[in-house]
Formats: sequence, structure tokens, C-alpha cells
Amino acid sequence: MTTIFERHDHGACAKEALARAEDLAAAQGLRLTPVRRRVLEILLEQHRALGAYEVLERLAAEGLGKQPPVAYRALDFLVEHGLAHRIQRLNAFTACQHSHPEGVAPVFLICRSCQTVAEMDATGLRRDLSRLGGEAGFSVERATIEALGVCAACAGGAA
Amino acid sequence: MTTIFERHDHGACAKEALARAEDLAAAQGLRLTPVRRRVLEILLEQHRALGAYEVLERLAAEGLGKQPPVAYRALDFLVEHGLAHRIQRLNAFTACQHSHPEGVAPVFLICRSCQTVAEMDATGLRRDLSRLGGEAGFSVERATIEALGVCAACAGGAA
DNA sequence: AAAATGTATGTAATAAAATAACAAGTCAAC
DNA sequence: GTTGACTTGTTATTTTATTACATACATTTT
Repeated sequence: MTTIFERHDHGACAKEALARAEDLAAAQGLRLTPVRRRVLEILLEQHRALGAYEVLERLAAEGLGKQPPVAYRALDFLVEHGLAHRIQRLNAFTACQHSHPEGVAPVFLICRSCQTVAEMDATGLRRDLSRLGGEAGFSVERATIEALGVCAACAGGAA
Repeated sequence: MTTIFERHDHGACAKEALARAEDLAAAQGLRLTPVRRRVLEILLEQHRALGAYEVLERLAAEGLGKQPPVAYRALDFLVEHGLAHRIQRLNAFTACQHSHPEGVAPVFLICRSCQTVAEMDATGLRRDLSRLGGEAGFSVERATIEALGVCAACAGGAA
């Protein structure tokens, strides 16, 4: 499995993600407005999750909006359309790294050393979770799966 | 698998949980002080998760503490010792329903209709998650697995 | 082009959740 | 009965998120 923990051409990875967002907008008639687009770009700069107020600071510095709702609305839009994810553990947001087929949320790996947040496909895990819930008569609609730990680079390189 | 979604004698279930807490305190030399004990009792009254400020309101009404830190400290204590769990999705807390062997966190099933939060053992799921992370060189230390959906009673009875 | 409509943004105010920092009390051990 | 560790009380503040309403912009209808 390949995650953003591996060495990669980050400029290209951000550019691709942005292109995917534009394709999606075109395909579904969504409006990728300046604010929304800029928020996505800001998230794409780093592979760590940013709080809404961090994003807002950046927007404010560029004259794109000074109040919380501006940031929250753009972030909500991105999350709703699968272009970003909310990391519950961190109360923060991260750009989507892979195009997910049909609202299938991934699993998140959060490195507590470098703060990087990586996504992995969780199809199997989700199926198991649904089955487990089913045993109790529970019908799973959405699931949050977030793992906290240490990535290979942080474990290997520094302490 | 048996969860608290099933009909059960709630008084007994709360009493048992409290007894387990007392045993644990005795065994590990923890101090189950009046505030801590009362917070656990409050959580045990319902099978839904309560926000820290809901708990605080109850404490305040009983003269056991009026400021946020009182509630947070007690809740943190309970979580730390496995007597309660934090539900990330809800920014809320729920009493532990089963004694978990050795800090093995369970999976949470959250009914969006009746707000009930049930626990299920997630040993298998966690093992799979660790394996999945391992494929990316990631060492999983802790994981949050929360499922949102509808319980059997809510799906069957009302809409 | 003007009006009407839907969607997006701007702004002020506030609510909700969490923590920092320090003072004071409690309790067991010595 | 004093020390030392832990627990609680209290004030203030920080961080995160939402409500409510006004304004702007874009589309399509006329």
C-alpha cells in the first residue's frame, strides 16, 4: 500500500489533487469558488491537518475572509464533496489524498511525531465493522477510523 | 454479541459498573473520590454520551463543583483508568460498559436516532488495523473506531 | 436589460468545548 | 503534627464552532 508517508513529489501530488477537484466540480456542476479553491490549496500545502482557525488566518492574510464562518463554510463544502476530510481526534482538516470511489471514507494514520496524516483504503475494515455492528442489530451508516502512532520515518530517523 | 442495545436491567447494569470501579480502585490504589464517583454515576444513568458541561450542570446542582475543570478532571480520571470513554465524534463521554482487558479500547456504535452509545469488542478489527498500518510502515498505538448508524430498536419501532 | 431566484460571502455576536495557572484543602506516612 | 503527594476550588482565557442576518453575485426568466 502506498501512502504519503513515502517520499513523493509533493508539488505534483498537490497539483493532481487540485486537478481532481476541478474535474469533480465540472462533472457535478459544483462551484469551486476562489475561497473554496484557496482553502483546498492551503490544505494541500502540507500533509498535516489544519484547524479551521489556522486556515482562516491564511485566508485573512490574503484578504479572502476574516470571520470563522468563511473558513468553516469552505471546509464544510470540501468535506461534503470528498475533497477534504475532518480528523475528529484533532478537530482539524486535511485535503483528500486519493479519489475515493463513492463516499467511501478511508482510514487515517496520524503520526504523533511529525503530525502527518495519511489515508489508506479501508474497504475491508469497513465491511468487518458493518458485520460486527450487524451482529448487534446495528446498521452502520458512517464510520470514523483513526489510528494514532508513529510513521516509519519518525520511528527510524529521529527518536 | 451482546450490547446495551438489548433489553436489560439497567439498574443492575449501572450497579455492576460501579462495583467494578470500586474493585479497580481498591486493586490499584486509586482514589474514587466523591466527585469522581458521582460523575461515574451520572454517566451510568444513561446509555448516551454526555458533554462535559452537561455533567458539570449536574454536579453544580448538587454542590459538587461549579467550574469546568472539576468536570474535566473527573472525566479525565475516569477515561484514564478505563471507567469511561471519550466519544470523539460527539465531544462527549460515556461510562464504560464492559471491563476491558488491559486498555483495549472497544468500538463504539452510536445510534443517531436514540443517541445510545454501545460498545463492542474490537480485538479483531484492531489487529487488522495494525496490520494495515504496518503495510505502510506505520506503528499504530491507539485507534478510534466509531460507527454512526441506527440501532435495531430505532430501525424497527419508529421511523 | 430588468426582475426574480438561488447560491455564496461578509460580518457581528455568541455559544460551546477545553485548558492554564495558581490557591487552598485533604489525607496518608513519617 | 509536619511533610509531601494528590485533589479540589476558582478565575481567567483560549480554542473551536454556530446563529443570524445583511449583502453580493450569478443564472435564468421575462
